Amino acid sequence: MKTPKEECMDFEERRSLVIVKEEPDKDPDFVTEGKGKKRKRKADKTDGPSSTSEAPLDSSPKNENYPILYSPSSLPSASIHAKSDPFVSMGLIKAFASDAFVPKKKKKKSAEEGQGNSATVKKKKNKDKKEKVIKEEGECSVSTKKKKTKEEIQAARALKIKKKEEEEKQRWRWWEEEKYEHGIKWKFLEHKGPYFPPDYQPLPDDVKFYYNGKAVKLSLPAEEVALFFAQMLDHEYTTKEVFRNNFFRDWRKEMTLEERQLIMDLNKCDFGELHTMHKEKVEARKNMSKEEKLVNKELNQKIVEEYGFCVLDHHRERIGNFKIEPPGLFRGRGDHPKQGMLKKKIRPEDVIINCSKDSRIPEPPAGHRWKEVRHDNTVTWLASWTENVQGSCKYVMLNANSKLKGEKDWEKYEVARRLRSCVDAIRTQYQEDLKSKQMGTRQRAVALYFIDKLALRAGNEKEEGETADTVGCCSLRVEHITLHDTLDGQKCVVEFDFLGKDCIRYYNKVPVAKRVFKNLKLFMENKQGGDDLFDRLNTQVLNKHLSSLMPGLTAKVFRTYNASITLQQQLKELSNMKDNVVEKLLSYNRANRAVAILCNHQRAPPKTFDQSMANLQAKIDSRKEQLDLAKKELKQAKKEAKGSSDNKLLIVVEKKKKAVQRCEEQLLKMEVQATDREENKQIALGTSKLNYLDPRITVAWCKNMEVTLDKIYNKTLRDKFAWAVDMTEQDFVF
DNA sequence: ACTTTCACTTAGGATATCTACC
DNA sequence: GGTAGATATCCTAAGTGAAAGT
Repeated sequence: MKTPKEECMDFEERRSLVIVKEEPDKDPDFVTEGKGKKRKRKADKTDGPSSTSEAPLDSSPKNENYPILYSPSSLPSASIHAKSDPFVSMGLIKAFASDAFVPKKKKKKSAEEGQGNSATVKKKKNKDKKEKVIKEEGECSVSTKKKKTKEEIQAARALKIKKKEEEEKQRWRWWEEEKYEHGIKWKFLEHKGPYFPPDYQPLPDDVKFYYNGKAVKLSLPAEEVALFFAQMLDHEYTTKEVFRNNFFRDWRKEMTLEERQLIMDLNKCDFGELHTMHKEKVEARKNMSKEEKLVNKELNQKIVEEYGFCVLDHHRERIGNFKIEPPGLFRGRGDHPKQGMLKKKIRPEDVIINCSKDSRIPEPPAGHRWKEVRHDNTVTWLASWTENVQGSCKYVMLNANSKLKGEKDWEKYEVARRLRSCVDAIRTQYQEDLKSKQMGTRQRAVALYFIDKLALRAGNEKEEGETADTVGCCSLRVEHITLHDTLDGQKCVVEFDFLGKDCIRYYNKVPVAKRVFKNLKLFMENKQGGDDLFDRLNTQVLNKHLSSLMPGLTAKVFRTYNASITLQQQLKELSNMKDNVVEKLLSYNRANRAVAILCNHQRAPPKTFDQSMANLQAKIDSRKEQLDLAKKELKQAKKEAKGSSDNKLLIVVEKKKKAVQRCEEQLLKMEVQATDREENKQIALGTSKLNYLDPRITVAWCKNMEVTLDKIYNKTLRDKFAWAVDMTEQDFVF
């Protein structure tokens, strides 16, 4: 196998060896008008550079690696939304994500095995599983419960195993079945329709709203909306001008004529009593007795039981979001122009039901009817409605552990794996395209370079004024990047600073290939900050090109591919069979973290972070003292036992030895935990685990490292990835 | 060719629940 | 048994990308 460095050289060589072919002088891109006009505020488009020849560009730096990773020690440490607080600069570490692994061709059991013998295979598998379960149980019960009697432990264990078995039996092993013809999602679908939230309960008489100091009894609709606002008073939202204005405008629409004439100024409104009432309610909920909580839980269970499942092709499947979204105030992220607007109550008359013709059609709530009942088996949703704030459609769909979602997920990773086999050629091509005479092609090449190297999102156009101002790759504007010929000793550095999805800030300084750098300069010539960086490119153009390179290839596949290949590569690099479980898990988390950073998955640092970190440190310190003490005691005991053959003394020595060992283990565990937590302060690992990392990599790693899967995947994740858990062998390679 | 619509994935924060510890 | 902190689940907003409409 090649070393990473050799890999890198290969890539460089491949690129420099490519013969530069001059394109014919025709350039259709220069003739046609630029891209669509959704973004209106853009200044007049400057024409791209003329097709006069460019000085040849030097070859790029030798350490051109894909994708870029950060070392754990140089994590960003500033607030994630705020623009004012720049991140500390991030150090780069080398990573080689291209061809470090050679895939072994492995046939899918499911497809090849006939129905007949798959039964025997299944049996064997179940037996294997049973043994594994017993092993796991044995391991964890030793460390946790000690007080219970042996019988109790046994009984609990047996029950758990039985439950697992039961579940396993119930599981629909859809991945062993034949797929439907293209476009058909199901043949039979039956459900009870969505669950509607309870109606609004009017305020008690002693809770009053005041306007200008005077108590005002509001009409029911106005009161309900007032309460939405009152409930949020502790939230920052309610101080924002846009939020307040939007709320007030929509609230007034719900008022009666008299109310509207009276209530003219939000600042004169006093929601204090409503707010207090709400807080008391929350408090009361928290302080409910165990019994009350149990009753509540059972009530919820009942709702889930009734509305939370559907029948899809003979199998009972969990629905993901069977509850209609309750009315409230719209909470957009970041500077959303529509924040605070009233999200209206959804009535059955707004809801479209989708199910089988020959199923029991869901009953609308008494006195109501559905907007429509249709029977479309080319889609996966069970119900839908149009939401009033953005005018977009909302869907009721299945849970992630369902066949419909699972199959799609599996497919997603298979597409990403296919990219693996042609990514080299694609990279070679876009490196070549950087020199193209056509402006559009060059822009496409640079965008692709960013998408591949930095895992940027595609960046569809958005309608201006409808959403917060966020961008992705294709929608980057000149103001979002700064070019540095040299920065901190590095050449051709691009400084990115923009708000991406969910208004999460992307801030990064990246050395790029010289050709890329030169092109960027060119793209920015004669443009204002607000102009599109890629004025001849959009996601449709880009994806059309990508799909011509490989069927199914789109911009987002690169994110999946680079995330998964990075995990695999980092796991290989970081984990060590000789480590103990705790250390292995730290390695996994670090690999996971490298991906999260690559994909810019951030989170707000937990509010209690500093405190809990200090607490942990205190615990570590006290444990250290304990260890010292234990060591001293051991020494003493040894001294006493020396020369003596008194059994008692020897036993004491053994005991003390054990104590020291235990102390050391606990200390290590805590120290590892502290490291892990510190590195994770504002990184969210969950998103990549859930959406970007091929679960088979993790399953195989667990098998190789002899780590039980539940250390990494919780129950939900194990269910979601049941297909991968079932089919993945130790030697799986992404 | 451009715009709009539709269906579906991806995302972070809020809330509920669990667990380890006193 | 009460509590803080960790973890899981819920919630729904905000993306992607293909197809349909014009």
